[in-house]
Amino acid sequence: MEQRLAQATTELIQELYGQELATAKITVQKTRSEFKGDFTIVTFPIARFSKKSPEQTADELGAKLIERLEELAGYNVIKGFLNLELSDDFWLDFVKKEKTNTEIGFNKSSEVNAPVVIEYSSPNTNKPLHLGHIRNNLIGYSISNILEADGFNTAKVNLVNDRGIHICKSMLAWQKWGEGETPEQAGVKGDHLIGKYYVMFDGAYKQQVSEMIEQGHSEEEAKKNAPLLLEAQQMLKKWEEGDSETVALWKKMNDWAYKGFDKTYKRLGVDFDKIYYESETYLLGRNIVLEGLEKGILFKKEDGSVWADFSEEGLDEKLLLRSDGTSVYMTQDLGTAVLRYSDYNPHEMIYVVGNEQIYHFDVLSRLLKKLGYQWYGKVKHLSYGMVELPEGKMKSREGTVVDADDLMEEMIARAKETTQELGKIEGLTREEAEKLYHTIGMGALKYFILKVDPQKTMTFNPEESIDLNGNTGPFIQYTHARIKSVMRKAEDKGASDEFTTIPSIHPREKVILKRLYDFPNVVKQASQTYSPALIANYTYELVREFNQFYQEVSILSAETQQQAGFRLSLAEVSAKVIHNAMGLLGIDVPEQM
RNA sequence: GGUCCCGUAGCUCAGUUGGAUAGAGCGACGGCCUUCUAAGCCGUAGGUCCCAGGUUCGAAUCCUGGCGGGAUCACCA
Repeated sequence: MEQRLAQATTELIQELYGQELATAKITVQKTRSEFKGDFTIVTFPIARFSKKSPEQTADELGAKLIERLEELAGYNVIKGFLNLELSDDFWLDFVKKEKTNTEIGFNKSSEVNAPVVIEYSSPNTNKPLHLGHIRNNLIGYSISNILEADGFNTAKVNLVNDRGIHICKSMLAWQKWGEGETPEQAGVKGDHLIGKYYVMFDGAYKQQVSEMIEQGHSEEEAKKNAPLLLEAQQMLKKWEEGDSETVALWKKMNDWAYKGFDKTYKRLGVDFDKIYYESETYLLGRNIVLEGLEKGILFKKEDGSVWADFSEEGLDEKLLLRSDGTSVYMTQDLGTAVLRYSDYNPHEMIYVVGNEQIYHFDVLSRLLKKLGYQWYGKVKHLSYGMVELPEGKMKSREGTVVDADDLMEEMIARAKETTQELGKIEGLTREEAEKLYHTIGMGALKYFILKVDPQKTMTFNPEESIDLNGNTGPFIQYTHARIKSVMRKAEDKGASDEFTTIPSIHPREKVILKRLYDFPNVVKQASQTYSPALIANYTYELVREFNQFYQEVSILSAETQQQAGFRLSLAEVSAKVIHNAMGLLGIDVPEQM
């Protein structure tokens, strides 16, 4: 409709004033709620062409537009703002049409066939997932949904960081002090057990360092030459050489981690189409580097380390292979990128990775370019901000890291507590009740995180996140449940949702209609800006407006059957939009709560 | 120091390609359950949109310069 209005206005300007004005230049916006109307055309810029005052221009355009577009029922002008009112029939038709459309808001026609490959999660196998990973996973999963809803094909991929010095640290600590402990024995998830040994390594290493400093070594030297670190480095070398004992230990411990991760992912409700392992891609990266070295694109230093030189582009030199021949992060990311490109021939490759790695991805794309990969521009780093606590940053050293599993558990427990307090589990089986606690707890967590613009650093306040009132996931879920309840009651009463026409549309209804009408635009915009937050905030506005309507206007006891039918239909469409929108965020909405 | 990101109510956040009197939630205070679920609704209080210039009919939004906070520039990932 906005398009039609802009189009018609352009034509009118041409006819009335003989001026060519690009349709895109015309601003058609939603009319602010305090004024009468549905869409508003701002006529200040047009006044220059009409050589009349903005008010006069608006008047002229308004009069003509009404003649021309049958959807328009009236207009008013305030200052330079031309407020256009759509006919009630337009809105009634809209409801009739969307009532049967389960895919409301989703664009199924795809202009692009090549998939958008989206990487997220990217865990290290040396420790369990924490709050930062949760944000990452939720953003990645949601953006994949949103892109699908916008007509793209997507492939969700995970890149597991399953090799490297940090993994060796956990392995070494377990080998030294673990006494064969297994997750089963310890009664903890495998990823948590491994994390325990990683922390253990870190503690012992720090102690060695401080002892060495006491013995007169410099700090730098101590950090570099602490026996434990040297042992870990030795282990990495052995691993890269394929030493069978080291590899066996590595496999065993990584398996523990994977089993733990799977549980976490399942609970979080995220999944992947394909999982890449760095242990399987780093050699490819190394070969590419060696090839680049042969071609003279890269260079070797005296100590045998291999580098890329970006000094001409204003950046630094970047290490690609250590002097002992082992790979670094960039090496494996290079290999993974090349492999992934050949696997998918993608439209785009999106990496959901924290904003601390902006430089890394800048270098990765420059490196790809330097090495002759023409598709380097398809690599997109979708960087998101860190999650902080009210006290400040999470620090593993100080034990302030919020563990993903613990957090989910707490949220669900809180949902259970509140639900029971409010006595909302009447008529539910035990199983259904448990499912509901999960739905609400996870809804609260996911919404709390996704409503914030991904780009921004966010504060995670446990107190607030657990809140179930106000701008929260459970508030949205509650509204959905309310609508469903009304629909069930309607069915019991035998009330029909059929209608042909009604005398007039209530202002509270109009607000909702306009909001619902906007949903496809919001999905489109969320897709273009990779922002689940737009969907979250949109949904909140919708349910707030619905609750105002619900409070003020009776659906089932409407004055006439026609009116009841219309209101019921309006509620149904609202429920569908809430359902679909929350689905894009990976949040379930219950039938009852 | 270079590059990048951020700065809106006491706190957490919205604010479309520049548009009308800058909005929510939480917290505070006061109302509303014989009527579709009170996890709700209504009202009150709360603002130098970090500062200063500039562009424009019009700036929280764009430009320049400051100030404040963060990230990054590793033989860490």
